[in-house]
Amino acid sequence: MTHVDQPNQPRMRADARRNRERIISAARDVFEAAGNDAQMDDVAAAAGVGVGTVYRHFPNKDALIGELVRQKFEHISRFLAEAKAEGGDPGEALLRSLTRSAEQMELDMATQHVMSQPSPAVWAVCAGCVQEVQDRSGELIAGGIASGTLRPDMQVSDIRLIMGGIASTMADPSLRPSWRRHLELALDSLRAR
Amino acid sequence: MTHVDQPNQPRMRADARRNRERIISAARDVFEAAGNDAQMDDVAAAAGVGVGTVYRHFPNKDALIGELVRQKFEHISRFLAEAKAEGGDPGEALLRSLTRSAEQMELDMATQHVMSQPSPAVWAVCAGCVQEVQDRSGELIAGGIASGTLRPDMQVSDIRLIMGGIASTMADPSLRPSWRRHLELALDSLRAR
DNA sequence: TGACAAACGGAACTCTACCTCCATATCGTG
DNA sequence: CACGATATGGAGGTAGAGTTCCGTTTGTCA
Repeated sequence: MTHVDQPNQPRMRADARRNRERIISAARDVFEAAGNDAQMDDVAAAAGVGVGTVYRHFPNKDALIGELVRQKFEHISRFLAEAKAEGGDPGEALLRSLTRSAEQMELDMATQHVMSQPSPAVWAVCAGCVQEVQDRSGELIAGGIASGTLRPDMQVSDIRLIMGGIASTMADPSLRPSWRRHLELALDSLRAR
Repeated sequence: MTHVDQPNQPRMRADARRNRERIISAARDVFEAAGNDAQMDDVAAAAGVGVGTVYRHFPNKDALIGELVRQKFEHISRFLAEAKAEGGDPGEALLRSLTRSAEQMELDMATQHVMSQPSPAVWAVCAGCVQEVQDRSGELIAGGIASGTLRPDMQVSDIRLIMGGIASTMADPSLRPSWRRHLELALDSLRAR
């Protein structure tokens, strides 16, 4: 019943694949502008397809939102991997990747809006990616504590608190311009004293 | 047209005043349980009144939410005043009042849910209280910087960032138990190094 | 190119939640 | 106590948003 283009699964028709991408891209635009209560009809219109087509690719609104969130976690996971590959102190690498994740958030506000009130159905779509992010950051944290860059009591779960906070700042139009300041404060709180 | 019990305004009937309090109290319960999409009918039921009565006291949903938010800012403002009155270092007083505000948030999660997606109409109800909070905290910040307790570049606007972050942690059921940890991190980021 | 399956479009259905309306009940005062 | 003003209750109007359905179009493969 899933419409995702998986290996060892009948390949989607060319137009279907094209439309799927258009819908995801349109969803980003529309959710960015209207937040969580953007409408499926608007997504369809922005993608230049009918509503029926949107529902052919995503069984319901949560599934569409879930796909956006999933791609976001893929990004974060990649930033962690890149920062680590660049070498240097693991703690600094972690803080660098958090900065990049925040910069990515700014470009993809759609997902932030959507994540500020996530439904269980949304999380279900991307449990795997979340786990990967946690594993990768755990490794960097351990290294950063050992080298004295990060506060000795730092935990993996701190990241979610911090980044959730940044997200909430970005989600509020009046606070959004201050997000770098918020990040500065947050990163300072993770550094060893 | 307002139904608030103001001085120099015809006094509300006794039953009306009683119901108004019941409605506000019920709204807190219902919004706490169901978040932003709690329904007016549920509020009415919880208050033991008809929907019509709710609408007699608050012209629409935003007005009801606005009243909750307004009362929340009154609390915060009082915490600031109390912390200051207790004396000691102004910076410590500020951090103490932030802790109390967070503790108050936990008791009144309704407002947090509601503030995570505030509509302009809601903010309009309580512009005055916000200003008062800003003035009072500005004073404590200046003192705390002077005494070397707070980071030298701290600004009034930092508080909104920090507390918004804590609120977003509390609003997410899976993160909520960690709110004290988040507060600890946040307060550390405000202290001078 | 012809035929079949896959994909599409969008009108219409349905469900939900805010809000209105007005007949009835209650309060407060002379 | 009686009477006018105020307040109440809750059924139903209304509007908006998610989803379905099916006749039509388009891609793919032999």
